[in-house]
This record gives sequence, structure tokens and C-alpha cells, in this order.
Amino acid sequence: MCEQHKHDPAEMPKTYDPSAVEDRLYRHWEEAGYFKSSPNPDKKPYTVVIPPPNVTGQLHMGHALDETMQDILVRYKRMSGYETLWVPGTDHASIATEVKIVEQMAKEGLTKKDVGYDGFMKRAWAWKDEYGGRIVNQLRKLGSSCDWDRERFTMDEGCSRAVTKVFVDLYKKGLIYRGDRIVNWCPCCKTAISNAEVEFEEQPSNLWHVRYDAPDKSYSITVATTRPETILGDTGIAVNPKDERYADIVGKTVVIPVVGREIPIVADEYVEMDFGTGAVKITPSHDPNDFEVGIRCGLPRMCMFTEDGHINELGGKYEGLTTKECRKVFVEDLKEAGALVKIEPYSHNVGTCYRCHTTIEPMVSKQWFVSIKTLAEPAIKAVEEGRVKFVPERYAQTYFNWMYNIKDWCISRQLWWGHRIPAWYCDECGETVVSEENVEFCPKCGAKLRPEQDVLDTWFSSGMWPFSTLGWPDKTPELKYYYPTSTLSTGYDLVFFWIARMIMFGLYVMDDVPFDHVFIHGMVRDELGRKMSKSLGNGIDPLEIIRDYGADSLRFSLTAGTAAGTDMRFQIKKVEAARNFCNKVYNASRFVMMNLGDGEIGDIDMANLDIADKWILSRLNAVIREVTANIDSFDLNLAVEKIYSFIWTELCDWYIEMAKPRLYGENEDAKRGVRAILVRVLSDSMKLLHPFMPFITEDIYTRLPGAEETIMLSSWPKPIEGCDFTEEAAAMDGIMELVRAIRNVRAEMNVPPAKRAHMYIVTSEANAPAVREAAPYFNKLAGASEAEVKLNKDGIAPDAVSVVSAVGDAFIPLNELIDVEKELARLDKERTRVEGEIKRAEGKLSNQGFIAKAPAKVIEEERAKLSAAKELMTKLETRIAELNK
RNA sequence: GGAAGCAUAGCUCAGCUGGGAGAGCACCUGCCUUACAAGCAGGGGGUCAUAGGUUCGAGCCCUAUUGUUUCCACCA
Repeated sequence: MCEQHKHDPAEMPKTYDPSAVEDRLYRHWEEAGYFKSSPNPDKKPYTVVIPPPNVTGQLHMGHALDETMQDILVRYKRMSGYETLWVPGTDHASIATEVKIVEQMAKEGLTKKDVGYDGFMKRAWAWKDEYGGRIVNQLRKLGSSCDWDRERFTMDEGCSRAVTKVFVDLYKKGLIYRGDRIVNWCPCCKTAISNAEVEFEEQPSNLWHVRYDAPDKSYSITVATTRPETILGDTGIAVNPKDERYADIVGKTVVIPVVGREIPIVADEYVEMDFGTGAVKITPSHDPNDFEVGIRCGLPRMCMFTEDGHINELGGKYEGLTTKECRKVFVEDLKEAGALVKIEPYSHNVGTCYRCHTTIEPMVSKQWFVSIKTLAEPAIKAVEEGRVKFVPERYAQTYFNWMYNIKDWCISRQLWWGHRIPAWYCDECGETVVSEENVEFCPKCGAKLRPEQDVLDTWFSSGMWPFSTLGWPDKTPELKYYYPTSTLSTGYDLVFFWIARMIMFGLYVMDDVPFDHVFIHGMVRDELGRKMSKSLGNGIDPLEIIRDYGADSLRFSLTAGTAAGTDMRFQIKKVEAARNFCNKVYNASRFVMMNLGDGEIGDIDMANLDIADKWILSRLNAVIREVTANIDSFDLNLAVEKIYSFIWTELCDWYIEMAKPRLYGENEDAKRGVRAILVRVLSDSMKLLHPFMPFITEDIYTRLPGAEETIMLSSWPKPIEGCDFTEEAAAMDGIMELVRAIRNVRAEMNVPPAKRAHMYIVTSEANAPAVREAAPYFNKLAGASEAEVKLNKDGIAPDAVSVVSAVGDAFIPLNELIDVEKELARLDKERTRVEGEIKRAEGKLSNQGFIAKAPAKVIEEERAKLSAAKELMTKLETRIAELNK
């Protein structure tokens, strides 16, 4: 027995120190192989793939929240008997990582050109090797129970093969094509990006009204534009075909001011007659709408910008200026030429790059696209049919909105870090070869092929994450057993980027959804509700919180008090509250272990339970049921709050106090009984809490007698059979209410806490057995020297302080202390409260509608409440009359 | 322009299928009661944004309004 106590509880320090526990336990778990999983036909699988963090990233609060959610589910399912696999890994994060490497090189005065492709890739892999392990170790600090043997990287051999195979397959089926389209161009990253990667920011600007004259000045037309510099690339002016103002000049030409080029006036439905002047300049190469108009009206394209956002050689004297500089100069020139009609202040949305926040320049260029509608259709259906469920449900709506309006996906990036597009071009005959294998010579003409330089959008590979990590394209046992995965947890910001792509690829490649549930959480904001960001400097480092308070406290603070899917503010006060809870849990367990004695801790002796025992066991059963149901429905906040209040209030504040008299007493049988219950209740509480606070619960659990090797592989608690003592538990609740009432009176009458008093509890025949059983607890809980249970008031001094309650009345002769005025005031307050209660209940019961339509159970409860209240009122009035005598 | 969320105690937020308003922190009072002062006991504090509606009954369902946040679209 004694050796089960790994440490002498008396030597346990008074406060819990997570730093002494967490790293040691994690190392032990990992070494013991508790996180490992392999296909097991005897069990149902539960699979989670981690949203792979950027390989060079650092752990932030968003990760902390995300990993905590996943670890809670994974640990819960593992304890519930599932074969549970959590696949960890990292994302190469093409553009994000490349931006960082370019920045790093800039510090050395180097550019990509200077180091060349090979030199750059060498640096990139070195960077990956240096920082790739960092975030993964930070995930360990949180307690994440991932199977680290299965760690993957989006650019590892297997994932890369998956990417190539899917690309080639889509190409062969005609679902990937290459063409000149208008794309979002980031002049800073020097690459095209997808629509999803553009963020719009409202910026104050102007609406410049510019007049275009006829070649012979016989007519003119004025347009309004927010981007005057693109006038250089104008190839037409468009008006609405119904617009009578311009009807007679449609088909004629005007001359671009300053530039001098002649362009046609065309008619297109796209133009709104009542916006601006009703005439729009058309720059097909630099505006998505103009691009479409250009196609419809047969206007030529003129690309004016270089890839780094400067005016190119077609810009004449403006060549070499940035678009911003050009705007300034060109507007001056327009003014000088007398073509600038007016400048109107105008605020509008400007597209920016989600990585570097540089203003996006829409530009026509040759890019690769996924023909997305074909993939989107089954993905929409899967969610409509509930094969993928969003939690909370409303995010399915967000998903549908995006999917219904989805545009072809630009997947090529003019970057180096990423999966190279498996395409080759023949400059001799113009052939394009797409192949899984490297090809050197043109199959048509035999000339040497030129390989594609572009890489794929990073989300192309992460979209395959749920199956590429399980071995696809190989037919692995893992793929067969673990796919589809179970729950995918992530923030709502990734619904389009990632979730949608995974569902599309999953259905296309695997012919099955990638996961059953998408569990969406919100963003972690700072104390003032602002986004945490580098520029604001308001980010809070989870690792610092872990260092100062422990991972358990961090996890608790991220879980409690926040509903799923909503943003939360990070408050250090919440972490402190969690830390205090850890300490409470720790001290409760210290108390239990200090009082275990030397004998063996047996099973709960069902034949010798007293009313307090029955109460706590009933409560434990209820909490087990509720917490289990809450986790099953993803209400993690409700679950953890219930465990919190069960442990703190019911176990610590009440049951442990009620256990003390027996533990400190002489009766060995009673001691044995109460010890068994304490151990069971504490042990089950630790299990319920374990998914949320893995470290402290393991630390405590493994010290308890009868514990298994580790809590994380122990079985999830089930309600104890035969321990739902409805009546006794209700009676105990009544007694607790009486105790609270007595404490209240003592406090209000300023009775010194140390002052003990003889008490009489007058109760009914029906309640007497329960009250008799509970009588000893009044000593400890209500400051009684003795509590004498009686069926009437005979022999009780008439001036004793009285406390009335449903279960019985307490009388405390404190003659020297009683203050009749005060006592009357207190009773009067009580009477007002009870009066209200009677009025409310009577109101309900006299309502015919209520009687006729409310469920019988509700009516019955209401009747019971009314009679209890009336009984109380009688007692109160009697007492008030006595005192007034 | 479209959509969604939020509005509950001084603060930050819970409140599951409608049946007597909760937590943490803060505040007031009293306690070092041999698990815990990071604690214990007691207390004050809310016409649940506003106006209607449905219902026997609404913080919860419906409609409108106001405020607020976010997402999507991007009419120059």
C-alpha cells in the first residue's frame, strides 16, 4: 500500500508547481509510447490531423487554443476506448516562408537573384531544418498528445508525391488549365495570389474625373477613376448601351489625354449609368471587370506594370516609376493638360496581400488554374447532406456562400519555395508536357524541354493533408483504417483557405469526405478585444504563460467561459483563476492523501453509506453524465465549468468538510468507508478533468491508491451503479441550505466564528431520519457544539435565535448575543422574499392556461414549491409574533 | 451591396431542446477553522439593448429598431 504513495503527502509543498511536473510527465508519456497509435481492428478509430503550423512559425495563442481543443477531444476519445490517432506535422507555407527568407537575405544585402535558385533552396531547407523543430517542441509544451512517430511535412517525399499525382490527374481530366487571366499580383512578393489571399482595406482616396476629347475636339467624354495611373493602359471607354447621353458617340473614338493614344468608345451592360459620369475607362490588363469588358468588346490588352510594381517600357516617360509615384506625376500632367475636370474625395476598398499587406495590382499574366466548379459541386453536396457537419452549424452557411460563388483557383505562384508545378514546355513546337516523372525532351519534336519554374499555392498541398499524411497515394493500412478522419478543429479564418479545399480534394481523390466534423473556434484577442498582431505589439506569448502558470492553467483559461466559435479576449486574470484552481485541486488531493492511513483502500461499502456519502456519489454520477454529454456535443466550456464547480464547491467546500469528522474520529470502519469514497470521487474527478488539464491530473491520479499506470490510458468514468440516491441527495441539499442559513444568521449577528453553540434542529417526522444522520455535520459546518434533533419546540428557550428552512428549523440559544431588533429585521426581509415566492407560485397556479397546458410535472413542482413556501411563511410569522411579545 | 455574430452584475463572459437569472474577477463584512490566505464563511449588485409578437409561460422563438463586431462582394 505504502509504496503506491510515490511521495509522502506530508512532504508535498503547499502550492502546486507545474514547472516541476509538466516537462517530466510529457517526456515520460512520450517515451512510454502512450501517444502512439496503430490500426486496431478491435477498436473504432478516432482520428485528428493537426492544422499544420508554418514550419518556421512560432507558437501563438491561436495555436494554443486550437491544439488545446484537439487535445481535449483526443484525450477524451482515447480514454473512451477509441483507437485514437492525432497526426502532427508542419506546413512549408510557401509564400510566408519565402517572404521571411527574402527578408533574412536582405539583411545580408542579398536578393534571390544574387543567390540563384539552388542557393535559395539550400538556404530555405537550412532554415526549415533550423526552425522546423521549434514549433513542434512548442506544441509539446502544451501537452499535445500527438503521435510524433507519424509527424509529417507538406514538402516531405510522400506529401510531394501526393501533390504531383493530384496535379497530373486533374490536368489530364481537364480540370487544371493554363492561361492568360487577370490575377491578383503582389508587387512585393512578386507573385500572383488567389482571391482568397487578398484582404480588402478601406482607404481614403479620390475619384479623379478626367476628360477624354475627340480627335477633332468636336465632342468629349469624362470618366471617373480611382486609379488614374492605369490610364496609361486604357484601351477603351465604356458606357451603358441604354445611356442616351452617350448614344451618339458610341463607336467613335477619343484621345487619351497626355498619352495621345486613340481609343474607342464601346457600350457594355457592366457600366452603371448613375455612378460617377456614367462612363468608365477600360484597362483590360489591370482590372478584373475591365478584363471581362475587354473580352466582350474586343478591346486589346496593354500591360503597363512590371512584376515589382513599376511602370514598364510601354509607359513612355513614366517608365521606371512605381505605380504610386506615377499616379502623382500623371495627375499633375493631366492637370496641366487641362484634362482633369475635378477631384472628389472618395474612400474605397483597396486589395492588399494577406502576407505583406502591399497593395495588390490586378494584372494579366499566364497562370495555372483549377477549374473549380466540378470539384465544388460534390463538396457542397457533402455538407448539405450532413456528411460533413460544422460546429457551430452557422459556419456551414459561411462555407456555402463561398462555395456557391467560387471562382477558378489560381494555383501557380512565382515563388521558389514550394512544390514545383510538374510541367515542361517545348520552345520549339509549343508543346506542354505534364507528367509525374521528370521529362527532358519533347515527345513531339524531340527538342530539349524547359521546366516550369512556378510552384503551387501552399493550400494545394495542405488541401490533401487528411489523406497525404496517412500515406496516400500508397494504399497503406493507415489510410484504410483512419480515413476519413473524425474531427478537424480550426479557426473560422480557415474555412475558405483550407476546409473547403480539403473537402473538395477529399471527395475528388478519396471519394469520401475528409472528416465528419469541422469544429470551428474563434480568434484569441487581447484584453481590449483587438487582434493580436506584431505591429500592435499586443501579442501574448503562450510559452511565457506556460512558464509562469503552467500549461494546464493556460488550457483551462482558453477553454472555460467561451462558447465555441466565438472570439475571446485573453485575460491574465483568467489564467490566475485557473492557476488557483490547480492549487485547489492539488490541495484537495494532498488532503486526501494525508488521510489515507495505512490500511488498504477498498471498494466503496454500499451498505454503509451515510447521507453525505450518498449525496456526493449522486452528484458525481450526475456530473459524469453531464460532462460526457457536453464533450460529445462539443460544448467543452460547459463541460469544464461543471467539473470545476463540482470539484471546488461540492467536493472541497462540502464533502471534504463533511468527511473530516469521520477521518479524525475513532471509528475505523467509518474511516475506511469515507477514504474509499474520497479516493473514488477524486480519482474520477481527475479523469473527467484530464482532457482539459492533463498534467496535474496525471500527477495526482498516479499517486492515488489503485491507480493504473497512467491516467491517459485509464478508462473514462461511468456513473457508479446503484449510486443515484435521488431522495437522500435532495434531503442533503435541504440540510445544506439550513447550514447556509445558520451561517448567515451567525454572520449577520456578528457571532464570533469560534463561538460554538448548542443547537436544536426541529424537524418533521418525515425529515427526521435524514436530519439525524446529518446532525454531526452541524458541528463542523455550522459552528454547533452539539446539534440536537427534535420533533417539537418543547424545552427550547423562547428567545433562542431561530433559522427556518424547508427541511427543519434551527434554534440557537445565544441569549447574551441576541439583538431582537436585528433579528426582527432579518426575519422581515426573509418574509418579504417568501411572500414574493408565494405570490409567484399562486399566480401561476391560478392561471387556467397554465393548469390546462403546462406539463403535469411542471405543475406538480409548482404546487410543491407553493406548499413549501406557505409552510415557511407560517413558521416565520409564528417566530415574528414570539419575538414581538 | 449581401450575410452572420454579439448586446445579460462594475469588468470579462457562460446560460444546452422556452418552465424560479449564473461564473470568474472586482467590491463590502468577518475569519491564519491542523488540505489550501492562490484560502474559508457571509453579503451587496442585473426592468437579460429597445419596441412589438407567438406562448399558460420568453434571456432563450418570431418581426422591427438601435448600437457593435466580423465575413463575403469590390460600382470605375
